Amino acid sequence: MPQAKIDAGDEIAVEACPVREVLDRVAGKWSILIIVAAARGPVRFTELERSIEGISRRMLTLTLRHLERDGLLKRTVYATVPPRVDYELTDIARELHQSLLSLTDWAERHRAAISAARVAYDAERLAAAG
Amino acid sequence: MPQAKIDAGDEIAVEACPVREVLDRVAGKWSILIIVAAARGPVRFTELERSIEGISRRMLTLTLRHLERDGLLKRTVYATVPPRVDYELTDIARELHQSLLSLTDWAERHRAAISAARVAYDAERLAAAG
DNA sequence: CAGTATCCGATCTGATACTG
DNA sequence: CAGTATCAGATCGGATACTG
Repeated sequence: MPQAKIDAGDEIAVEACPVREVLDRVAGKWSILIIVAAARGPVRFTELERSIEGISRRMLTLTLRHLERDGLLKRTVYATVPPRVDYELTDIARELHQSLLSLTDWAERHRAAISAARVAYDAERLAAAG
Repeated sequence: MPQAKIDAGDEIAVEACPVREVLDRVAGKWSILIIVAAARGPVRFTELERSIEGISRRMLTLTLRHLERDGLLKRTVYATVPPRVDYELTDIARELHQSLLSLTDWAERHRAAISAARVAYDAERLAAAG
């Protein structure tokens, strides 16, 4: 039962709430970006650092560890010199990526509408404020 | 073309990146929770406050404004005493909610696996450190 | 190459008192 | 009822120097 049923008066429990779960997994500025970047196959640390514009080394590391801990990324270390580490999506992350697709699709389809809404909202508030 | 194609060497642009767009819209601790709570029909401020466990008045207000600005919520004020304000999803938010469903579905299906992954990860690190 | 360690400012959140 | 205003604490995130 994917549909989260909410009748009047129901509480959205913080614990065990599937919505919260997704959020916690995917929240943060970079998680989804990394998942998307890793979706086409194993990627190395530096590849990610270069491909995800604006990410710092620190945040890349932290987010990678986080995703690995949740079982979304598989980290493989090759004992070579120089060292090589590959990150690749696990099966459940690959499923997640599929779900994400409908979200990005939504974003693309409504990007203009959302921009317009913002402009309208700001204009209204500006007018109201004098 | 919903599929975000990423060839080796491509950059995930910060601007105009549909992934980023979704994130910015839906990020934050409460946005999605509010969307889910409002999905079944118009809700009042206090209803939301009661149904979303743990949310503070401040964050509810901020998040509502944010969603309203992005054109995801429609705010209706009734000039009654005491005042009454309804929030309801716009059409595009309703679409978003549909997309969210596949995410929550994913969360439910893999909740156990993710928990297990965490435990395993922590145990490993503990063993390595100890 | 693939990180770790440290410092610090920006942002997010919660608690709470007050108001039209 | 439906907020706003203010303050403090927690967390996030970036820059950067250093290392196996």
